[in-house]
Amino acid sequence: MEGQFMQTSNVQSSSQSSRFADCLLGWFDVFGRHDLPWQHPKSPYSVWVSEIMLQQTQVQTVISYFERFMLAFPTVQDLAAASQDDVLSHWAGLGYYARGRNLHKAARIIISEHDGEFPSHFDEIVSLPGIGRSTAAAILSIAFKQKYAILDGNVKRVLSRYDAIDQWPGEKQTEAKLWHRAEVLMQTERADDYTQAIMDLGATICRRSKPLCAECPVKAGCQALKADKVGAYPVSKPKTEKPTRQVVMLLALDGEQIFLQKRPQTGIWGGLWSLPQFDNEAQLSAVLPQTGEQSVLETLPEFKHSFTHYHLIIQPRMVEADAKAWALAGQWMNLSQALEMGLPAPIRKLIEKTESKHVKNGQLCKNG
DNA sequence: AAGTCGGGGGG
DNA sequence: CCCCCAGACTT
Repeated sequence: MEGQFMQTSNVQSSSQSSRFADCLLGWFDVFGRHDLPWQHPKSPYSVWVSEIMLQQTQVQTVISYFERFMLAFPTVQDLAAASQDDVLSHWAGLGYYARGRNLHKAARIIISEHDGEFPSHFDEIVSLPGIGRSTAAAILSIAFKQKYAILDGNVKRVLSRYDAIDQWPGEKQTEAKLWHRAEVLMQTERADDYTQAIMDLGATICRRSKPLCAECPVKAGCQALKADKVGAYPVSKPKTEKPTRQVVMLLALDGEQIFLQKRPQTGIWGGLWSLPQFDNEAQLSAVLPQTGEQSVLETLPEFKHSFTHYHLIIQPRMVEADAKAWALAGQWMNLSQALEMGLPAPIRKLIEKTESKHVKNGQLCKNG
């Protein structure tokens, strides 16, 4: 009697699992894609070719390539007998041409080592060039109806949301967790339909953007939806921390004149006019006239400018200089003239600000 | 673990 | 512009 009302956690998780598969398959029968060209004869060969083409390439793009390819190479024998050039010409425009080369190579292996018959065991299939764990599982499930779980981009997204996995799928540990869940949830004898179904779900319902959660067959168990955080999954790749570099820049002023240097052609702001740049304060002092206190240094507030690949902290140093006794290579020019030179935006801003704050009637003053 | 292959689509 | 896509392979 008690058994009717109590379930062990094992039974419970197993029943959740089969519910996932059952809900998914029930939905697939009505709303899944059943008319794709590689679903006509689900032969190992046609499934293989389609799976390779579909690596990193969307269905809509693949369809026409697949049809032309199968007309040119209807069997694995035809593919093996063809030249690599002929095979690659049918791949032109699909990208990732190693896929085409590996497909051709594998066809010849199937002829020479498998009697021309597509192998039906995981180890044999996954050892063929161009076939990894997920693609081997797709072929085994769809073409041979064996219970092997796939883990492609669609499945990663579906499961990341379903379990609300708070780590980036690119991490090894996360991927292991996803593989485990992919296998546990695949509780069905309809291995071929399940594989197609979970990919269809990812492509049409559990899309990367604008997912249609209201129409999802497994929404009841979706942890991301329960927390109203579907958009937060899968967790996106951590942005690699950009390095930060510090430089000292020299604002040398003589009345209405400012000193600029042309930057090297390579590197940031290549070829633009800018302020003289130094790695640190010491290198700046080294080039300033040493004699006496005629050069007055003022430390202006530092600021940050970000590039795509690093942050640059700029520490401006202002100096009252004598253009006639100046040794650095570069050019003195009027402030108005300097602002016409196509300066880097942050440098232009700095100069404009300095001018308004520290230059009055052609005279340098410390506090504007 | 990170880089590479590659064209196309969408935000 | 960026990120992602029915990933696998090399370094």
